[in-house]
Amino acid sequence: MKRPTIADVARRAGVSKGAVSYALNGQPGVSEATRQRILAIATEIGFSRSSAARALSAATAGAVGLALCRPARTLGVEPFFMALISGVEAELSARSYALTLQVVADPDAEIAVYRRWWGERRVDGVLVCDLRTDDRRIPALEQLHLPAVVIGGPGGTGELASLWSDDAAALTEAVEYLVALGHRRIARVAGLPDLRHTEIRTDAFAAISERLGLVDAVTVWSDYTGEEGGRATRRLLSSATRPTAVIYDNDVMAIAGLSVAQEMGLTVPGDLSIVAWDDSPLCRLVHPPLTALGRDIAAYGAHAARHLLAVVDGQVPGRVQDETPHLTPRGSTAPPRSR
Amino acid sequence: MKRPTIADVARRAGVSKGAVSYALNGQPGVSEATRQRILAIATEIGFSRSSAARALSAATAGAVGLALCRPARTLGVEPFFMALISGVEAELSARSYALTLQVVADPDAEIAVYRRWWGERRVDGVLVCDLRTDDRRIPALEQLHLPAVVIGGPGGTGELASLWSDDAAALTEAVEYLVALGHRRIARVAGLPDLRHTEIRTDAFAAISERLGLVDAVTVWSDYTGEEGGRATRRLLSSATRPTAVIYDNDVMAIAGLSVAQEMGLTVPGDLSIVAWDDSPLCRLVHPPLTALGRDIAAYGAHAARHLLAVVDGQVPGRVQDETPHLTPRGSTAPPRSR
DNA sequence: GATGCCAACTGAACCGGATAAGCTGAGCCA
DNA sequence: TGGCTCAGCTTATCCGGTTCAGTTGGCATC
Repeated sequence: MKRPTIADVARRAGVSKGAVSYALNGQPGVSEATRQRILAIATEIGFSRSSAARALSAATAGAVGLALCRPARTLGVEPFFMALISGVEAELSARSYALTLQVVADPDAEIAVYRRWWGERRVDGVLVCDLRTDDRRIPALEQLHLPAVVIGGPGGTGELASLWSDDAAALTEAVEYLVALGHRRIARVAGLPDLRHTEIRTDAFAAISERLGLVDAVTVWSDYTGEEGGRATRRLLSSATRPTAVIYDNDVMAIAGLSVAQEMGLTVPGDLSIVAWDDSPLCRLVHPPLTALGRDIAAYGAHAARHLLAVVDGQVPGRVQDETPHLTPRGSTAPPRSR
Repeated sequence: MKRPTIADVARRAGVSKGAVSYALNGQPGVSEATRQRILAIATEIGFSRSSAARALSAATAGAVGLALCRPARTLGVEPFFMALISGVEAELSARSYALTLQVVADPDAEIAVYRRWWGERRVDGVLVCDLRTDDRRIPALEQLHLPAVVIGGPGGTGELASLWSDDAAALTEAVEYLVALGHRRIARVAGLPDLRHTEIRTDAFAAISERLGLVDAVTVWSDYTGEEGGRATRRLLSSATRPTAVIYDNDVMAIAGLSVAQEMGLTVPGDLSIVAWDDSPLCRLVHPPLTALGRDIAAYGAHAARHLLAVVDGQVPGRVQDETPHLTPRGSTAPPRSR
């Protein structure tokens, strides 16, 4: 079961290896008739170019890397990453790039992976998720000169190319919507505090609360897990100044929050309105379906992949803005019941 | 920013490329003192071997492939794949293998991907998910002689190595548990009917129902999405012989079913008991938390990866059985309320 | 009919490792 | 002292592509 090489194609076609290479790459140097003949033979004997040999001489790996750094228990549950990956994938496979995935324990391990990937020439570039405040990965990547696109920001991405969405605007929209419904006591259950986008949302929440004079606006910290989200909700709903609306930083915590509210005998949206971040099918799964701040995550991933391939091609890196998440009102939000 | 090659290490160490190669690979041919010196220099200048060059001469890619073939809308939501991937990943990275991922539209596209991967020598082997009845991928893989481990079965895996779990036993356990609680009218909301494990569960459900004389046992078909799962539940609960317990083929459909039941004014578990397949954090997110048939999916993935690497190493492929899913009773199951 | 030119190809070097085969000098023994 | 062995290295070749510098032949041009 010997896999055919370019030499086999050349022999069958009665030409040199070089000619076959030109034909396959659409380069000038062979006549159209010869090109067609070579392509036909290549197809016939089931030839594909060895990615290794190609990588070796063309100095390109034909792959991009994605390292996921979240504790395994949150990784699985959130639909976010799977959606992102399928978007990235769609764009990459259309351009015949492979996606190399690695799950890492912490940012240092992630940096080590980048260093190894780059040293091994295993990837042509990487996508960086979960931007943190003062992210050690940024200077490390800059130092390596490894082409990269940071998914996150704005801010904190150094000289690297990045793709960001305006979470601040989205959060502001959600708060304004709740206030328009009549809510004054709005709480927020935030994700991991050292993530950059958590910080951005926190700042935006503080700003809009102050602007609208929401004195009871409060942010509590969580970690994206349903468990912690539920706990945070229980704490909020037990306080003296119980909020009438809660905004959650992801869908999983929002669903956990919904359960806790129902368990405590509160009706949603009568006693409590809920807004989830990261609209996903999960939000439509529960009853009432959750009002959510969402966007097309697969498209976001595809956009990031496209941007990365441009950077890999040596184009000027830039900070590109993606679609701003928008609010989809569903059954979990309503005017607060007057008490 | 030239990345160092083996020649750079050789020059610095004052030896030949060959000596460096022997030293790096732990092969005899250099003295221990020289080996240490070479390794120190390699570390110092941040050298790692080009995976491409290695692949080219060693005829090994150092990567395994995983093609995911599910409509994008179900892929993202189920925690199953993310958990599987992180398990696979953990095992692979411990052995310095990379994971190459591709999302495909249908089995034929998947076969094409396998063919390309193998032709390009991009992977040393593949993991095959979602085994179907009369799966076209099996003969295709056999014909390619591409090392593979099928995650699924038993049965229908041809001569390929496989890893399976005893879903029939697990389903039987769940039904027996419900019957022990006093249920007689048990329904099942199944996943995609052409998946092999759906078939296995359906057969097992029919067998145990007959053995226990459950005349109203019924299976309805769905597609793993919350939407369809909800629809199926609505249909079941509206029928004249309304079931008192429903077993769902995945967690997402079970959660959707729970919402539908609550929306229809039924209490869970009072009026309806619910059992989910694929225990995941989602099951503990909702209220009441769902009784579930689960197993350690990450461990399953790790096991599959280990098995695949053995196959890649030329060991005799085999059919290996993984842990049988076990029932974790939670709040969603109880004796049926007598009516 | 010599000249030039260009399209269409060939041959060989090269990418960065792995590895088989060859070489060298030290140590040992008769 | 010559011959043998063997550890410890070097040298050369190979893997399968890409690419650059030639080479060839056909045709237009003067």
